[in-house]
Amino acid sequence: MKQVRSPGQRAGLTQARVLEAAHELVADEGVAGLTMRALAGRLGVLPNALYSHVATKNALVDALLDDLLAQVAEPGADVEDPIDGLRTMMTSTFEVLVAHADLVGLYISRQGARGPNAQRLGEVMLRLLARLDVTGERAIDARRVLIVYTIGFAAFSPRGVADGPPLPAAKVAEDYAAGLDWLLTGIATRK
Amino acid sequence: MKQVRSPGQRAGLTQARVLEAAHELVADEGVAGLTMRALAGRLGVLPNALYSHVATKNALVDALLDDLLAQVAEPGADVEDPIDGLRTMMTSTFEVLVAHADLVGLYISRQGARGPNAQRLGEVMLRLLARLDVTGERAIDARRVLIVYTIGFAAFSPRGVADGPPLPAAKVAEDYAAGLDWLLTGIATRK
DNA sequence: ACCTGAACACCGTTCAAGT
DNA sequence: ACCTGAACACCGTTCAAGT
Repeated sequence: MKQVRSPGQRAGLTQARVLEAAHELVADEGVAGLTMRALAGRLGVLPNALYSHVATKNALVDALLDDLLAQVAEPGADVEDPIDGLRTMMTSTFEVLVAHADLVGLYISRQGARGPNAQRLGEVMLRLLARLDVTGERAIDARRVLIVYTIGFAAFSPRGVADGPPLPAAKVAEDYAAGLDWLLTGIATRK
Repeated sequence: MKQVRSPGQRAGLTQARVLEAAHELVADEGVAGLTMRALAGRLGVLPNALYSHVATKNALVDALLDDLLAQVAEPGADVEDPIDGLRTMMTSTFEVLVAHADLVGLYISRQGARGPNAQRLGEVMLRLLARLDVTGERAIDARRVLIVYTIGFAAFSPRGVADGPPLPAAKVAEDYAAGLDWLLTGIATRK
């Protein structure tokens, strides 16, 4: 890959530009198209130049996933019903993730790390759970159930888990909502 | 990779032997160690020889996953409480999958296909759901929720989704059981 | 500090040829 | 039909060197 810049001129890469190009690459070519070499090509740079800005490809995937979570709608602190707050938040998370389901699958397969956005959302969840009198270890457990359920559904959404033709997106969202209600009811009533 | 067989002597590979060696390889080296080349080496054969017995590596992973599901304990047809039957079955599925969590992650990341064992278990689930008067499309939906929940939890189990040190396995199983109860209660009461 | 040049140590898969 | 030999078209990552 020859570069078109005149010699000595810097590419001027930055971590933000690398992440931005990576998002575009995944959008254009799918997660299978996300290779360090393709990403470098898109940035007009040799593959190894990326390692001045990201530690590894895995770290890059973690960062991409956490970036997505910045789009999740948080309920306002003044929401009346904490169950509604949790439902809103988890549904928003599901919608954001389901739009990038292949990336989520890659993330799961690596037992992805948790970034700053994930951490922030996790704290909002704990506050809402506390208002349901679910605290301490029980709150941690309930949160884990909600997160695993949401991420799992998003990862599976493109083809579903049953036989037959691909599922319509609306159907998947409906099923997700039904299961979410069951979980929230169970959590709230400490069954 | 030189072969030790005398020339002209066949390796005598079969699909079953390839799958068996693949299971051993994953057990010994983890899912990252599952490469066509390593698998061939273990069988005393060149990498491309495998393609006489498996179509692609993805097909091999699908077959490995479905093999695992052969170990799932089905409730007897005479089980009194269908909820107990579902709980037993899903918990057994969870336990089998959690013992091979990395393989499950790989499966999810590829939107894995469904094999014969998965299909058989799915039919047992529908029969149990029917005894709860959950039939038709509602049954398909409930089943999908249960399966996604179970597989998702198994895939995430090694490190968990919250911060801090790795979770003890007993803790994960406990959380899984709690969420499963919420889901089953919700399904049975058609909330 | 940031990037190039070159290489290392791998991958999955295909194809022609032998038996 | 099953396997070898050889290759194709890739990967992620490292290291030394230039600026």
